[in-house]
Amino acid sequence: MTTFADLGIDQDIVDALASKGIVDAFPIQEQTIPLGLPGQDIIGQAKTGTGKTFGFGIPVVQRLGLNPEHGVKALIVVPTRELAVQVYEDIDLLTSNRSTSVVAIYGGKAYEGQIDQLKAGAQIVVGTPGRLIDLAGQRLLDLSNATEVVLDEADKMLDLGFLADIEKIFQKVPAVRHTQLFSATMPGPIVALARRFMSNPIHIRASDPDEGLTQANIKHLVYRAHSLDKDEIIARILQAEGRGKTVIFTRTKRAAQRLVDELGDRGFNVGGVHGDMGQDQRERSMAAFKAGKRDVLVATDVAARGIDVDDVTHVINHTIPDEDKTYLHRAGRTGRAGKTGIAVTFVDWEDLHKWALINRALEFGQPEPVETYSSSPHLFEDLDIPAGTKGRLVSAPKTQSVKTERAPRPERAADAAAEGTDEGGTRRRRRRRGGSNPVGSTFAEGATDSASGDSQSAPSGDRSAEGAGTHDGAGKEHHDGKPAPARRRRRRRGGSGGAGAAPVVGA
DNA sequence: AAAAAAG
Repeated sequence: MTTFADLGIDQDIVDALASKGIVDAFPIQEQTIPLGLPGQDIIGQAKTGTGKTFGFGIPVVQRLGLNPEHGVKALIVVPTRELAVQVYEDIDLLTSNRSTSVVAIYGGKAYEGQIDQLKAGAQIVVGTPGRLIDLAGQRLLDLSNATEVVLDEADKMLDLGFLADIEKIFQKVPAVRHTQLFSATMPGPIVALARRFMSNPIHIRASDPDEGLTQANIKHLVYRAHSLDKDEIIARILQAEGRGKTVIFTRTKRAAQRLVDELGDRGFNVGGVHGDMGQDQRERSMAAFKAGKRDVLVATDVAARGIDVDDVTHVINHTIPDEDKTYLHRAGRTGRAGKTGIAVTFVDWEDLHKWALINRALEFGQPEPVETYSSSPHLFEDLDIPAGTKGRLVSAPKTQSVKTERAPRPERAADAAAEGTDEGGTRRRRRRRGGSNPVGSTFAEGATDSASGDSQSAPSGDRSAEGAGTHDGAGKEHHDGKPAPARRRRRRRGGSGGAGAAPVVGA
């Protein structure tokens, strides 16, 4: 396997990566880095969780040189604030052995710190469009020397919601520059549009086009569900054997908050991320999830793209997304860096056409979602939900049993104490009954850590551990603090049942 | 139509 050292990368960067155990290069990195280093414009496309960030980040850092002059030389634009934080951390790692400094510029935060870092001469800016334009308009951010430009999640950045901002930003950077666009999804029309901002770009696809876009190591399970049942079913899934971290996606901010409260009431170690939360809360919640202090994250599509968390074993689509691209990005929060994952999707009756669309676009070839549990014990087989509770609509797991199973209690108690709030269910319960949801105030995250603490989970890391395509399935311990399941039953029984009953697609 | 992104 190709290592980073083989790719013409400066030794200090190779060392920085090695310090996190990152040695082997993924295919997208192998293909784009040698082109990016000499300044070739690139449209880089590779599946979720296969290392795109370093694919563009390493050339950016290296091309600035060991001791770049003060002032912004590189701009990386991303669609969400949390992704800005994450990419900032990745780039910061790459620069750890050189004088280059990086700053994250995004909304919801005080201006002061960001402006200070710009004034101190930061050379690489990672940011979201709104705040970037804001600061540029105030002459606090000078992009006129930013000869390195990257759009991460490029198809999203060129979407209608962002395109006007992106055009503004491109007007502020030099006409002669090195431009890189990366995403797992790059529809033809977007590629055509993208060329307007690039010169003679080469389109790199890191995988066989015939292979489709979905990750082979993600198993897709699709069920028709009645909305009233979903809380129960999700509660059951959260008790599946071998479950590590789990991300649950909802369609709306309100639905996300409701589910955070509901699952919290049921005793799960859950946090949320959505746009109605305060930015500090969002970041604490993400950090707690990344660090393993929480093992369930309920999110809107703000977390659908790019977010890289180790050991996410399950993604649950509480509501099926409208677009195939969104489905693919959501599911891609699991099965990263060669690991396996499960994506469970609930399809409401009126949303069956959406599943048909996604099914077709992603070439799943799945006939029809199976009805959940009234008729389908398959749900429980496929998800390894412990025997004895199978097929029965059980009430919520009691707080006690879940707590002993999951995160060590002392830690939680300590967190709550440190925060000086009553983290317990009382506030949530009251609020839920009351119907109104003053969101943002319901979480009590670990008080100690901030977003950029040591919660950094070796971005795209782990790759050294396993060869491409190997499945770590039953052999691996996914949990922090959770006792290894004594009984590990067959993962998969007799394939997938009978005609049409198989909710399985993919690997 | 929702979510995201400036405040």
